[in-house]
Amino acid sequence: MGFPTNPRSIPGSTASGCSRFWKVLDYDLAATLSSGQAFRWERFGDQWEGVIGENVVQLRSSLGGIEAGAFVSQTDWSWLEKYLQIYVQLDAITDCFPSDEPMQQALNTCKGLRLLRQDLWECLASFILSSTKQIVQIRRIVHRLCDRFGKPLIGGTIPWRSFPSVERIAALNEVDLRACGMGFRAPYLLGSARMICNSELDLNSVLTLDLVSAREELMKLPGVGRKIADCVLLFAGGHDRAFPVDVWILKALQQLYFPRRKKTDRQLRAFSERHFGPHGGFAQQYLFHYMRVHHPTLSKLP
DNA sequence: GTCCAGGGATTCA
DNA sequence: TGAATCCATGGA
Repeated sequence: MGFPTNPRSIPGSTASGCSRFWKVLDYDLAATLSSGQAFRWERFGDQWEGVIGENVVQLRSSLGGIEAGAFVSQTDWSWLEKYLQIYVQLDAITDCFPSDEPMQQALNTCKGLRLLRQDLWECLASFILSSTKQIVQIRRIVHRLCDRFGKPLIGGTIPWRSFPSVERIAALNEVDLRACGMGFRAPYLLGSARMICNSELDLNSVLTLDLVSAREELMKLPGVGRKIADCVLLFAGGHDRAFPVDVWILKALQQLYFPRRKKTDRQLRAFSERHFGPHGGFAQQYLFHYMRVHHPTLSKLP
């Protein structure tokens, strides 16, 4: 298999620890890693490099599957299998999508798009930083945050650092955080980190709650409203029904489903809850990615 | 220089 | 309940 020694790998950057191959037929790595659900993946040629926990990971799509390389020897790859959700039967999920024209169009043009299962704190913190920011800007802020306050990691094409722990962030001050360029989001991130560290909210127990209770709990954190809570529950909590409604999705729903009749945001939210079914979050990600990639200008219309 | 970005909190009617 | 406004920052 030879991912670590493959000549197509970037010279001097190949994972020297170990590698692994999974046979997966319908997994679009590029779409999944670049679709705005995670913010730290970098593309180098035909491979992707990023950090999961404290492991620097290289990923590549190869014939009929995914190759992974790590710089630290691994005996158990379950952490990566979980992150990538490799064993999820994608067709069983997309078969549940509504059969309407816009949904099928999004499905057909984004085949293999998956949902990741991210670390809860990293996902929460990243999306607190996401409000009224373009994805490229969110990536930059997260990068600076890790660069300044994360722990240095072994391996990689660039000097990777871990995502700073909730304790590390809670121990900082607003000036430290604003220096990362996050502006008015700094007190939100700091306040949320401190609430969690002070046990005013048990982040891990949120994962044991049903969707409505978990959402309600997360929204107690400063800077976390319905949209960010739903992103966290979808991308880190495994709540497939969570349907984050942002400006892109509002425009997508209005233009794709109700092109002739103006709907209020409230009406569109209600529609999203009843129309997309038990895996609505998956459907949402398909619509989001479809709009971003295939209709980047359409989304800017009033 | 202007507009806008994977929003949330606050205010006011 | 809902509309308006403010919040920093930087890319397009």
